[in-house]
Amino acid sequence: MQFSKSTDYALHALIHLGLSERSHHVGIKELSGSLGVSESYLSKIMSKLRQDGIVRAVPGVNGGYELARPAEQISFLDVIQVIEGRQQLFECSNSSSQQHQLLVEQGSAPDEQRNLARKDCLIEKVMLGAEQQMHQYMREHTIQSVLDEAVERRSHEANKK
Amino acid sequence: MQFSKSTDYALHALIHLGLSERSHHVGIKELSGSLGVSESYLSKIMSKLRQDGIVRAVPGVNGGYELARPAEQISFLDVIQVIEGRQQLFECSNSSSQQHQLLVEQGSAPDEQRNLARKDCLIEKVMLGAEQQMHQYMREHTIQSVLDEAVERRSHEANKK
DNA sequence: ACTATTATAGACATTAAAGATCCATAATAG
DNA sequence: CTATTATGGATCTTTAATGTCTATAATAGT
Ligand code: SF4
Ligand code: SF4
Repeated sequence: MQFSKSTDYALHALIHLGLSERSHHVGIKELSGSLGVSESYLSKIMSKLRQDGIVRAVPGVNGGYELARPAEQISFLDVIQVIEGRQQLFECSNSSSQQHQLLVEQGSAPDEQRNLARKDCLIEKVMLGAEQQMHQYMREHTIQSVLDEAVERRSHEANKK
Repeated sequence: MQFSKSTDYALHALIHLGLSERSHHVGIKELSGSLGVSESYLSKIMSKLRQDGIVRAVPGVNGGYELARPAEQISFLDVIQVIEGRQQLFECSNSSSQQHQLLVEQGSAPDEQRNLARKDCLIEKVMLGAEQQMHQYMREHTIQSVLDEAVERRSHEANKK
């Protein structure tokens, strides 16, 4: 299991946009050149980002892309979810196995609520919990926070001299 | 991005083993029947788990699988890493792009150490941090902890009556 | 030593997803 | 009106996951 290259591209592209002035449009040519990816492929990714309201796009002369909102409001989680989708990392298939009986419907309790199914599965609970941890961290880190860190590091370097 | 079905199978199989008495061997037939997966495929997965020291296997009559160590010493992270591999979730490709220059070698500092490369990348830092969060959570949850929780829940159900 | 049983490993086939390209179309600035 | 730029659909390639089959090796029980 790995993040797709598209996620890689998307993040780099957004950082590039974050460096450009607001309301200045960056064309696909510049982006693709900067990242070393084909225009064709990258434009698909940018298109996705637009559909999800991460960037704005304007066609025509001097057109291109810009961030749709301030970089501090674009979290890593936002980006990952656009590209990788929003399904859970863990989704079981065999919800009819004996295991299932054991871990979900637990010892029988058929009277009241049936059809709890997946909601109460102990395996899913762990896997989902783990995913949430990762999400939380990604929610706290934005395009801007990376940019800031870069600046900070740069001045740190300068001090050394 | 999703966990593979193999991870699903592995977890279920280990829970099955965790329920069986220690030093009692569970054959692939029983496992595959219980999970609703083909013997062929499941045996591949079990084989991997054996190679990584999660389970023990003995061939021959009355042979089969058993946990290689106590269930409380088998964490979800252990299992996931056996099946999904140990590469990082995020591994960038284009480490030659302009972006790279900016985020890693930061403003130039060519004198002393070159070749720091990926180690100091701010994007990787975020992505790796997020992954670590997930790992930590998975490290804290074991096959046994799920089994315990199941028992606990069962007694809880009983109390209700 | 023999036999039935069970796991193992390699080869192979199938399916699904990611990665990538091409082209016809639509929108926009000038 | 035109050159420019993004968009969406179709399509191809590559890669990884999934799944099956078979021959081999190891073991317990006789
Ligand atoms: S809901 Fe839980 S127990 Fe049931 S099949 Fe899915 S993972 Fe297994
Ligand atoms: S090391 Fe960082 S900046 Fe360089 S290519 Fe990888 S992700 Fe991008």
